[in-house]
Amino acid sequence: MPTLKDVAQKAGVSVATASRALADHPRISEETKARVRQVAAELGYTPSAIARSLVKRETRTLGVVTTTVTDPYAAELVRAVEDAAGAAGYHLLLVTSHNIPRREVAAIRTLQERRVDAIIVISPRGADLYGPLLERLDIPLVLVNNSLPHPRVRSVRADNRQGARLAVEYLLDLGYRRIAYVGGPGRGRSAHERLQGYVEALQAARLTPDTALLFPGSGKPDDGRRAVRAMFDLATPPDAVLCYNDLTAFGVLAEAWSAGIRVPHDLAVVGFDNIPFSELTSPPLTTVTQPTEEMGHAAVALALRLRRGEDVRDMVFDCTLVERESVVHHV
Amino acid sequence: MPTLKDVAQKAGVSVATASRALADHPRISEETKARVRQVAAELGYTPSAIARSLVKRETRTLGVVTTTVTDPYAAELVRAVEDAAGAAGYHLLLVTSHNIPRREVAAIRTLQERRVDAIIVISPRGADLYGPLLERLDIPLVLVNNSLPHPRVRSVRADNRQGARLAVEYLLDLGYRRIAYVGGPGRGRSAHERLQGYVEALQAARLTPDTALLFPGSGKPDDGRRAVRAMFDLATPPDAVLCYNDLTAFGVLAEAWSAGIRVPHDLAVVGFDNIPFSELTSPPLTTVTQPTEEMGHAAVALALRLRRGEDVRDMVFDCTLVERESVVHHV
DNA sequence: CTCCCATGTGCAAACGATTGCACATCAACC
DNA sequence: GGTTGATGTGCAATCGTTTGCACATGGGAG
Repeated sequence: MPTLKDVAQKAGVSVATASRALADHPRISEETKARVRQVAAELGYTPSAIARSLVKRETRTLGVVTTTVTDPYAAELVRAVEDAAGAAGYHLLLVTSHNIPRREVAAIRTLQERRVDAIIVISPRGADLYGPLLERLDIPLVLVNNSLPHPRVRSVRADNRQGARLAVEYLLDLGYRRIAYVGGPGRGRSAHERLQGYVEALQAARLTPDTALLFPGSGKPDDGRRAVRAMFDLATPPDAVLCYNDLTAFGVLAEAWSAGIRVPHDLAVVGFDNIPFSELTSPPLTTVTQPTEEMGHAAVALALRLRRGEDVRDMVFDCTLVERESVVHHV
Repeated sequence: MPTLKDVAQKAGVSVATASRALADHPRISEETKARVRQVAAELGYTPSAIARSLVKRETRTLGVVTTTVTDPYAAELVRAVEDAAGAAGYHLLLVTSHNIPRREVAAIRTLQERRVDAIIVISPRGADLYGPLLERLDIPLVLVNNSLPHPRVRSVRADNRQGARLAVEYLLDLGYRRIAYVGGPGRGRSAHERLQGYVEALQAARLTPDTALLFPGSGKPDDGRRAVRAMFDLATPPDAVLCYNDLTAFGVLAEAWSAGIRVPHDLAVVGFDNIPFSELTSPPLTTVTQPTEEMGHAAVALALRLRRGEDVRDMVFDCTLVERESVVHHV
């Protein structure tokens, strides 16, 4: 593979000049620039980003650690991050943690070795293990959907509590009274907050949350399936259910379908995240939307600013509700 | 950030010795190793993968270019690739092309600059533009779902024709006779092959394909929606439809649901790819499965072997059919 | 005719590792 | 007592760039 040295030699200039010529340095004559470029093209010269990174002390790479790209919500965030990063001339080094805290920490360590310019962690699960890591971390870290008090760590998140409250208030407004909730992964911060929002909304309406209507989950479709079976074993089943996320809601929909439970007539279903498929279910899913696009962009912006040494603050985004047909509109 | 030099100094040895100590070189005494490791830990030393790459001339990084991680099929492949790469000690530099041939080529060029050890392109759309690129490419290239005759290029793909034939034969066996087809993106190789399989299967059954039952598409849900509307404007609508992919099938399902067309009673639907959601639709989708897991692993294996200079051959994987409830089983 | 400044170019030192080779030490052997 | 071999360590080159500084040239101003 030809190096800058080869180009310089063939063009009859020094490496320094060749380097500057290709970088369009103002102090290099146009003739020289043209000649160097010409030779570079002839030789099929491809500059080595590795060597450049070494001297410039920047890789123009963002490290992204995510649970798995197979999760549509995470995928959506990764896409938004990639977009914003690309627009700023950065590329992505992607590592997946499979939701294992230990691997999450290992991922950050690896990214640090690779000298990425900043690290973005999507839906961190192992944030409580970051302690020893942070002492020696001189790379800016941005957490999406979690936060951590540390000078070099910033976060971007959706207001989960507000989102859940929004959904429950909506159901209450429509006249639903027995509203169940299928929860998310215990460790996750978002699971906690959504549950909190659910409880708050009920209490605000002077209803006491019924623990029999709280179903455990981990954010997977099967949780929804199990919950439906359990619900309809109850003496008085719920008339509506809020799900930790859309995936869970899909499970609810699937199980309801095979059990002959009609949605929304027998059971109204509300999801969370508004992933692309939620408008394709039968019936289309009413769900809480997070502004993933903006969150991804914000994460990159924070990361880049942090790296430039600018002082930035955490960001919180509001959720909105998208009404579709898994809830009866008219009371 | 501390360098090896700092470690060496503090441990009272040369950089060379420090390097070897950390690499567990046999000719370094145990005491020295212990001391160096100790100092490295105290200093919070993190080796620079950049510097190492420069001298070792390998980055232990695989470049992956994909259309978008938002597409569940692509995501599944990326996951499989990440898995296999991780197991071999490699990381992923991910670039998305958004299905734009020009960006695909640009992506490869970037990855080349970054000196990744091999490049894997998932569902290439711009392979016909690779010509000038390949002349100067000294990085092994593996194409997933496409192929290209070139000494340094190998491919991994599913047998799309066989898959489509399988689906159509299945429907024919069950007694379906008017089988429609909603196509995929024109440029894509897989779209062509699946259509071919569809036609072949019909001809093998002595049926002449009816062009009125061929609907155009691009692999998106909306194509399915449009196709359903068009189908039921026909004098005699089809009794079954094979879709280019599951996404398209979801569109079919969604539109059928809102138009009051019952699946599978009024219309049997078969998808392609078996993405995770296809078992969650109402009814669950009968679809053709590609062995994405193995394909991803194979892609990495080929890439790594190619890089080692070994001689390897293209790989083709058979598709299988997974029967669910979007088709009536009994005749 | 100097002096100065603008304009181009080159030298050489980084950046942070790895590694071939040489060298020093010491015990064992003939 | 010299030779040999094993054992540990260091020197210095190398990977492929970028960039501060010095230097050469030439034209215009004083």
